[in-house]
Amino acid sequence: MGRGKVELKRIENPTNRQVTFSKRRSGLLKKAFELSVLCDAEVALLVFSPSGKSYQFSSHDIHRTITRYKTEVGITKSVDEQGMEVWRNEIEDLRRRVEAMEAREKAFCWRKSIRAGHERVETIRAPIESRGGTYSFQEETYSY
Amino acid sequence: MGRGKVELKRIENPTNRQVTFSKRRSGLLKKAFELSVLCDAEVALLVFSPSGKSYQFSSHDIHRTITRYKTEVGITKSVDEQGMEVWRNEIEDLRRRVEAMEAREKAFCWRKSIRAGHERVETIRAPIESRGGTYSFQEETYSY
DNA sequence: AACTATTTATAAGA
DNA sequence: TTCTTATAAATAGTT
Repeated sequence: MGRGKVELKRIENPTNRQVTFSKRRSGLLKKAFELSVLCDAEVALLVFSPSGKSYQFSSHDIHRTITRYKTEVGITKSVDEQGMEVWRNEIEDLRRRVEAMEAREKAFCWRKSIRAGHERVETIRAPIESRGGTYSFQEETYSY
Repeated sequence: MGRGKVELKRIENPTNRQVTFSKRRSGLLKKAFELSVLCDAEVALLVFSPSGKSYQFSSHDIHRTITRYKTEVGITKSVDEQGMEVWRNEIEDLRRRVEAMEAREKAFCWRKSIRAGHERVETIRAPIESRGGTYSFQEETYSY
């Protein structure tokens, strides 16, 4: 559209390239906007110039649109998703540790706080189905 | 561009809207492509139709472009990022609690497996700086 | 940054 | 839906 037909290849002249970038960028943003309005579509557009400046349009919250894209389209894992996986693993690890501790506690806990080594150990709960017993430690005896 | 000028508002006729969406979507994708080639720009375009179908163009790896956008532009935190932060805090909290519990256990554990209630509890490790003691339960005595 | 000749996109119709 | 075509819109090269 213009006085000459353009070949689809990088414009070598830096001035022309810059001018064309400016014109076409605004045209593209305008058309993205029009599409979203006329057709009730969700559109997100990100543009970076070769010099690094960024321009964007989004009809909705851009992060939401990106998330939607990642959810519905993203097969390849993004950096974000990889990060999520690291977290997921961390959660699973914590879960395992907690479960192991709970199992230990369930099997053996007592009513009174005791001093063990240099640390105060708090009572968690009475043993389940306890049939009673005694426990002595550092001159003190505990029953359960 | 066509036989009539169009108003910039949602096309109410569903058929017309669908047809226009189809035409303008492909036009937009084409122009995004042309911009990237002619001007050596990095472009990412996400489009969702009202019916939920998604279309996209990206001149580079789309996740990279999104990440670049988030890094260079994203100042405001999205709902996602806020949610992530809540998670991170929760994980850190859990980690602290687990570590505290493990520290308590470390101060008091014993050498031999015991049977408590109906469950076998495994020995974890010998207590550090144990000064010794005895523990009796169900006719058995354990030392630590 | 404007202008304008042309190309391109597309609205409405077939 | 796809093709056609008149017209609107975008824009390449110019000033």
